[in-house]
Amino acid sequence: MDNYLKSLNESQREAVEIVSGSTLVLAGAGSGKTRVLTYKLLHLLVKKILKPNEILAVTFTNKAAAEMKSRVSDMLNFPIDRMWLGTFHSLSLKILRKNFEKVNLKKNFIIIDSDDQVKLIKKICDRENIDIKEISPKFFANAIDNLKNKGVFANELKPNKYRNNDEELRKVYKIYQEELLRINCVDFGDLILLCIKLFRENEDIKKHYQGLFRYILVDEYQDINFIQQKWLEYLYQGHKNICCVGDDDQSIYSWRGADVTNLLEFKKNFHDPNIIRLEQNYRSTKNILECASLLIDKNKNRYGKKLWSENETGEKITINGFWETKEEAIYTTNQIETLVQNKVELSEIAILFRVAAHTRSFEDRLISIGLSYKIIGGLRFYERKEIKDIIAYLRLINNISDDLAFERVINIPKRGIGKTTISKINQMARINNISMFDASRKFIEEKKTKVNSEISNFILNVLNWQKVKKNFDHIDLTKAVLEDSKYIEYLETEIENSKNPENLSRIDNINEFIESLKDFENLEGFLEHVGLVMENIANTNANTISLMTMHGAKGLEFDYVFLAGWEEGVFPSQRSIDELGNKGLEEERRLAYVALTRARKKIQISYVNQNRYSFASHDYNTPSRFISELPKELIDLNDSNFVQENDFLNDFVDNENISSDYLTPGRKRLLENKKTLIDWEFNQDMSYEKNLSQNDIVFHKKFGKGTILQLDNETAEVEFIKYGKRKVYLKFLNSN
DNA sequence: TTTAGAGGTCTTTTT
DNA sequence: GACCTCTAAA
Repeated sequence: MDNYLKSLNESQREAVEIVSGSTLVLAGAGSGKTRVLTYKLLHLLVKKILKPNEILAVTFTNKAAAEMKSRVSDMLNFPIDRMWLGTFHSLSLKILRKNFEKVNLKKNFIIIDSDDQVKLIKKICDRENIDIKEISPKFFANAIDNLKNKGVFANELKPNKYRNNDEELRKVYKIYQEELLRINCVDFGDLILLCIKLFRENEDIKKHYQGLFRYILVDEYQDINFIQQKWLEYLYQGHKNICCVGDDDQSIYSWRGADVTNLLEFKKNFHDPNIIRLEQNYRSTKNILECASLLIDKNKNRYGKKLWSENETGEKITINGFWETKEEAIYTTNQIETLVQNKVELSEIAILFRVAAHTRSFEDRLISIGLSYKIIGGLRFYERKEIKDIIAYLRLINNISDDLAFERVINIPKRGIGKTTISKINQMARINNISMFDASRKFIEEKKTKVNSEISNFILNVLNWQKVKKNFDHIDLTKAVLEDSKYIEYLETEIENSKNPENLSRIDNINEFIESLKDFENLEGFLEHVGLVMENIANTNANTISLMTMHGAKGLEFDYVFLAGWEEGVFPSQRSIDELGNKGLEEERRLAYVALTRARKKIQISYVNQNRYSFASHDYNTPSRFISELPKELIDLNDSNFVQENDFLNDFVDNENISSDYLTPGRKRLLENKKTLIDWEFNQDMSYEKNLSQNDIVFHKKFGKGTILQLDNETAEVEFIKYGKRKVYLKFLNSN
């Protein structure tokens, strides 16, 4: 057990063994940061320096917290449930749950997500006659979030004539907070802000927590914002022991209020710190490290450090330029297949994107060749419409004054209760200062109509479910809700009426949802989890390729990393540069640094410069400037013309014989259905000379899905695939 | 009064 | 492509 210290290098060990005072560990990418953190926790516990509940350990994501917890308890061989380990938000929630009445909340308050935030703000705008076309609800939501990150309470917001829409903002912020209290909800920002309020106004509570936490450990310190820093400072004042770990070069969340100056000015905030640098990289090849270091060196605003490695030199970074989005996906996934043939584990392969939406073409492709993948981030499970619907039912049952939940489900499935009725109920609630649920009970007393009897039914159902909740567990309750509300039947007809294949998984999602309920003791526990955990619940450790944003990849590592979409405007993001100028560009560059340093063995970068398909339009971009910032001698660059001339799209189709035993079932299917490309020299009048079958590919002038093509005696719906110099490919979707 | 369908607008990154 | 709002039909 004591061997753990021996497996550390000198500076790592130093970081682990300092157990009092304040410490800042500047940990370069791949320098064993996680190791230091877990060993430090282990050290504190094994040496019996502290009891688990005397340690406060803050991580950036729930996932990181869970991982750290399981690592430490595995090494210790017993669970460490009593340690305060979690994100700022989850730890704050834990504190608020104990002291809810001090901040005017009721016991079962709930956290709303950004969706509900916007909905609530929209309602406020409607009522206050603020034109949402002029000032979007999102603007207010963002502004309020930013204010909360800066620690500004609604009643403290001073007029500022230089701020956009200042008057409206002050009004909306104030009403928004009142509304949240009324429906017994908090938003993400409130979690931390209300803790600050709690500490500020209650000396005894502050003293209690200050006394409790003898040691504070903070991960990803470079991404901490103002209010989180204040939160830490409050708790630090007790025993004045803190250890923060971070890397200024990996600060990529400034848009969320993260402020590197916290890290740069560590000395100001925490007394007499030790500063330890971890500069030996254990992760990447020398080449990768060199590329990443040279790139980040272009940034002016940084501590600066020299990462070094004893690893092998490794391969060059390969960079491929493409004509078109689909090519990028096809080429990349072909590369992955080759890796798989060479027995690389799928879990060692990742494709990273700047924009979550760009995963789509890769997904399509991975599905068709049958390689399993997972999307980390993206559309989160709990954000799916059907899941949110059910959760809204459960929320309403749990907290009858949750108007947002009420409004969401009152007419889903459709009960003929429309906008007008709802706004009447809303008005009634406001006049009488009651919840919309209670208002609707009052509302139906007035007269008997068809709509009213539907409302009455709904009310009876909810009341009945509340009884069910008392006598049965949350799983039975959910099943009862699904059945009584006829939600499943509603879903089925919805699915039937829609052509979107994604809908097919909706019923599965519901089943998965019910399955996931089993992880929780009761409804309250579940709802708390939903509010806090924004990550995908499925996708555990299965051996699959990982697709995610570069932000999402922070803290992870893979042998093989593919970086897609390195185009000006996409990456670095145009918007980021427009909004924040050079500061924005530097943050994008840090993001590139994070992305590059995820890889252990090999990096392949790709860009699409002629035809990036996004938002249903085709964009023309130049390759990312970051590509030109990489050292020429360490990269292999094939620009889009090269790839174009070598037309691997044809190559791929013709080139089936090479496939080995590693042919996946999906790829087999693909080969069976393969389309024949026709080398089509089209005429001026766009006529064609061949009899076409569904497997043929033909030409038509108008591109895009849904194009109807008249062929001899038949019509066909076709999809644009590729427009080359001489050839145009279309795929048959259906014909009759 | 509700609903379906048309037409317009918006898209970075996440606790 | 998804979501929202508006409009016309039921």
